Amino acid sequence: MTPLSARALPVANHQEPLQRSVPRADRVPNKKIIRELNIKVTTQRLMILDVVRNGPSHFTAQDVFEAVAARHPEIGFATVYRFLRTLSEHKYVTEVRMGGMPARYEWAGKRHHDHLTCASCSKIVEFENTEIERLQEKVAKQFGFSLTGHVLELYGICPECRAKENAADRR
Amino acid sequence: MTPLSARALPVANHQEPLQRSVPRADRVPNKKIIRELNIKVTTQRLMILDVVRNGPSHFTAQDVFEAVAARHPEIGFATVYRFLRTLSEHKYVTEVRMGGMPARYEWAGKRHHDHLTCASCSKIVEFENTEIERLQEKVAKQFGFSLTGHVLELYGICPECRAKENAADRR
DNA sequence: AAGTTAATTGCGAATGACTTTCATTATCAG
DNA sequence: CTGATAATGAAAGTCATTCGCAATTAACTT
Repeated sequence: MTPLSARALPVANHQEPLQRSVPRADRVPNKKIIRELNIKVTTQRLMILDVVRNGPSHFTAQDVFEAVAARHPEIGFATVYRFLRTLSEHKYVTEVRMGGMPARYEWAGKRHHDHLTCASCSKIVEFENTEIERLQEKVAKQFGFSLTGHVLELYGICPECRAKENAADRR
Repeated sequence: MTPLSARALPVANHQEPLQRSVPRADRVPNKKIIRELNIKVTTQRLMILDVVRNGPSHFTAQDVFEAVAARHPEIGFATVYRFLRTLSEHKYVTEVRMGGMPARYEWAGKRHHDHLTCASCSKIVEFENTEIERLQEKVAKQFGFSLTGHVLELYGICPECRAKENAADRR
């Protein structure tokens, strides 16, 4: 269906540009990252990490499995899920689940951001709004909570889809 | 595990009180609501709707199933899921899915709000912040999207759990 | 009130996304 | 290099939710 819409990810460029000046984290070799987790460096982990870091963002476990399987057909689902979970637990990747759909992940070596998703074509736009972040902290504090995280996903219809809908209606 | 923490739902009472002055929608008989959906009024739908409207908020399909089954043991899961989906599609209930956990629903006859969840004990606090809502609209507009919905879930540690943690650490 | 019929139900099987189990294999500390 | 131990892959297991379908029932129609 949705052909990994994340591939053509529009770059958020308003308000507070998401320009990332070659995050240093992306210089660190895969091997080192795995070692830091105090787990064994295996071929499959290296391959998975390569896909995770250098492939398209907002990928599913299935995406990773397929990408790795292309070069290393013996890979198993379990291995992908297990390692993604480890990476997620250690904040190397961010896991986002919405609707009943499979979880999507993204390498966390990038600046924090939230998502604006087109409900029609599933295109994802990343954005950051420090004002919203600030207000979230404020709300948590009001209730005596210490904020540990949040999920903010906006849904809407992108300009392109709106245009298409209008065209269809006119017909 | 989490014993339906939603039952003892703390009432949001800061900033913009969530006081709901007997929403008129809650006067409407179940039968009428079902009729408005242009579907048949069946015993099971009436019972489900009763639980949904008068039971605790933030319930799961399982919760509804059990509540209905207590008086009407022949009820089937499919019936509950089917009707909850219908209600959700028609905005009578709001469906929230997070983590890998079962979906939670709530009667939408109340004022819009978001959630602040304790990552430790799963307690849920409802809050509303019009400033955040306004900023969301602004972000969508920036990217040319027309906003149709959003999910904002804050996670943190509630005062009680923080106290417990501190006590445990000191031990 | 009885008949008609299309919507609805409940059951069990099916699905889909993970997760677990476990026998086999590979890593790496010494 | 080698053994102790962690990691892998294949398959079976979970779990929430959905589907298929025969039996039932609500809501006309007469």
